[in-house]
Amino acid sequence: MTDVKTKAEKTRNRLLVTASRIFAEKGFQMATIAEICEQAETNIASVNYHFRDKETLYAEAWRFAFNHELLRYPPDGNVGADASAEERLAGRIRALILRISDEQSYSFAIIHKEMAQPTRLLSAILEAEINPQRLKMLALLAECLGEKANEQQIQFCHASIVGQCFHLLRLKRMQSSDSLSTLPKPINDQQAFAEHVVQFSLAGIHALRTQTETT
Amino acid sequence: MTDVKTKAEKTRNRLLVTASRIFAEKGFQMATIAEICEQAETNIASVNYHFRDKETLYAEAWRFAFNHELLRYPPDGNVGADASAEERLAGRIRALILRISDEQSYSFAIIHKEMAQPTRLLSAILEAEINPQRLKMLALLAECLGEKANEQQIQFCHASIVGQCFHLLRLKRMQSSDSLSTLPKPINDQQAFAEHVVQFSLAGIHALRTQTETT
Amino acid sequence: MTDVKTKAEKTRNRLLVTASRIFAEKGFQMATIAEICEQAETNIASVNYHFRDKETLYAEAWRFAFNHELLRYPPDGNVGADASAEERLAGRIRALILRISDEQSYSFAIIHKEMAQPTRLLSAILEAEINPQRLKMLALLAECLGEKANEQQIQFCHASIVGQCFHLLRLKRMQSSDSLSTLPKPINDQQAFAEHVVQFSLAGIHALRTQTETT
Amino acid sequence: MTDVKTKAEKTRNRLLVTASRIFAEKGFQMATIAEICEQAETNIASVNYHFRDKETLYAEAWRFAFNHELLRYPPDGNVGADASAEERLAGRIRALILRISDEQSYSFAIIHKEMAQPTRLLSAILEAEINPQRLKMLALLAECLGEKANEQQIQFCHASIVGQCFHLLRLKRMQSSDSLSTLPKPINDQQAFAEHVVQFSLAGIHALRTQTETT
DNA sequence: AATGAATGAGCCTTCATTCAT
DNA sequence: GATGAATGAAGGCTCATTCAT
Repeated sequence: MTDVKTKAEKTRNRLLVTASRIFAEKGFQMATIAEICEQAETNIASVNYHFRDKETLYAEAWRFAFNHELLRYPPDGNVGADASAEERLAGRIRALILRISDEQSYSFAIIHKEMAQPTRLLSAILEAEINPQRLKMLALLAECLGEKANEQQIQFCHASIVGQCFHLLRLKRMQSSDSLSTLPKPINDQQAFAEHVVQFSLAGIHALRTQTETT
Repeated sequence: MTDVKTKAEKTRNRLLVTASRIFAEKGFQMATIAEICEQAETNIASVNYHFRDKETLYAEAWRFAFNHELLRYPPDGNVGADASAEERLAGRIRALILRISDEQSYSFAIIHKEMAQPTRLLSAILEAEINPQRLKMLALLAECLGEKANEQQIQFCHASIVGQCFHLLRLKRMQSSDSLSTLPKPINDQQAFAEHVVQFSLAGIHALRTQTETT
Repeated sequence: MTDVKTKAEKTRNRLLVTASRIFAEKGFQMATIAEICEQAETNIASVNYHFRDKETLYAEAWRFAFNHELLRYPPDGNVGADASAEERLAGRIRALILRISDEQSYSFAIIHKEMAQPTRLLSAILEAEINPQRLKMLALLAECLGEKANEQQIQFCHASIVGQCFHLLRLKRMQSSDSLSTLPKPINDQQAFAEHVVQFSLAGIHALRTQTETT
Repeated sequence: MTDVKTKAEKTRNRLLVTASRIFAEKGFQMATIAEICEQAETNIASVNYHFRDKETLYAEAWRFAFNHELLRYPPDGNVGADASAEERLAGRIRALILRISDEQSYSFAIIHKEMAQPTRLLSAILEAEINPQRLKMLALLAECLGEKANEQQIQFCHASIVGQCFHLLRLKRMQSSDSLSTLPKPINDQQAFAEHVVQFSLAGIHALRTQTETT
């Protein structure tokens, strides 16, 4: 019953799957409707028929990919609310890194491109979907940093953590292009990197908390 | 007297200045030579005459911007070789962040775009110019982490530091677009952020060193 | 009923017909796709849609013209295999001249231009289509020249015959341009010229055969 | 004294030499002023300075090459006026073929291209320079064919002879391009081909004369 | 409903020619 | 006189979108 789909719905779905992959690989500008339709095995007019235009397909494809990935990688890293703030923070960091490092996690590859070159097509969607997670992490950081921490410190720590996680996308991309001998070695062990970021960040947070409280 | 430039050099220079700015704003694909020439107050065919094609202009404009910025922000942050490893590392971090946060530092904006969407036009140049700095920072990190640190730890720490610095570009860009109320507050105090990254990172490094040496 | 063609095929056909004519008149370089599309009563992008690019259109247009002409002028001149070698050779010469002198025989006009200025676009096609006819004429010449004829004599005779035939293209073109009074008079009677070439060439072949056999 | 040339005259001469070669190789359209000036080791404005425009350079370069070649290959083939008509005709054929087959005989390569694709730039010049030679050959043919020959026969024989000679240009060009195995073998022995054309043509002429006189 | 065909705007590039020393 | 720089027109190609079944 759940799989009863009309031919049109199947086509629409193939377009979403293909589009999210190609947009992640090439970005909004470089991806062409022709290529997407070809790989989705439908005709070139399908995009306009099912999604009105390229921009709408872009937005829908991102949301499609994002929601699918959300099921595989719960943002809290399956750490219960009863765990300590640091453990819950670590859970979120691990979940974020694993999701980003997933080869088929197209939504973050698209976010990465958007942040380098916003198209104003995803800004609203991005905020609506991403901001809640950001607020949760800020709350955790506030807890970890202690009551004396000010707003700027929290923001800065958030930037430090997210910055480390997103850097993985850059490395992933650089090692996929013709990696010359002197390029940074690929990070193959995603788990190890996740633990590193957790340890590195918690140490930073501790240092800030100590400094703040003793001042 | 020092500014004695031929007419051709002036035109060529105007093109380089304008191109680096527009490429930084829009990326290689979206930037049109028509727009660049218009803002450089010359005609479209100038690009072909002075640089042969758009790609060559792109490469030259990046190098032009990069070298200019190198003068304003020495990579070592003006910290002498006699300073401690941590001080020299801190100097490099500060220099990197200040350079990145400079509104007119176009080379890093272009790098940011390249990393999100490589065009294969800068790969060789990027490596040639960026890799030396990377190697120096790796050496400093090896020193800070102690003899017992392994290669992976050094690479991970480097990723953590560079990731934090580059995140500034994302924030800079996001706040320049129509910032909705709930978006992360802009980081106005670049100096403060630089100090944060220094402190945060040194704490992470210390924690890793302690852990490594006591294991 | 036999002419049931889709709308697309009609457009494609109009492009082929128009292109072969214009390429014959102006050559590959001078012909513009704008002009071709205008005369074919379609828009410029049609060439890209139906043929990908100008070069492919060129190749396809030549083949289109060549095959059409092949139906009108069978290479053997409708001389049966039971006729004597000289009669079959004469048949081929007549067929070649009539085909060349046909005002709407665009394929040979294009060949003529290609031979004066090869574009490397038709080299493969030309050889594939033209060479078989050449081999057949060489075989006939070998027969006419007798067993004692050597390879060089056969090649030379072939050059003599083909050279005469192709000269018609030059004359045709020269008389179509503003023919000044002193220019060679146009050859209006194609039939007569065909008979002349037959007679002239057979006499040459006989002379060579006699000389060879009496030496 | 004769070699006293100003710098300007030398440049002008280099342009003529280079232009005739490049025009012969690439034709009027494909040859670019930039390439000619580069190989002539002068600046790109030279052509307009010395020759007003590309077309004038074309005409002058052809005349320059033609006159130079005229000295090396006298049209009568150094056969005196006291020789028989057939000997004088043979002399002209031999001279024509040797001149055409000279690798550095650019004027005929240009004529070849012009005949395939007239540019209306050389028509006047061509006629003025070529027509006299044509008239002389027609006179010789009239003599060889006898008094009973009509105008058409003379014209046809002229076409047969010239057609054979010019075919050499086609063969020369085809063997210079990537000659595939099945292409006609290059004619290396120019002398032998000249003798062939002489013999072949005289046989044709004799046959026509005999036929005419016995009819 | 769904698709192959058609379309027009925009871009990069080339190149002969002209300008201004 | 002679040259490097500049210019404008034109061509081929790409691509999202729309048309017409």
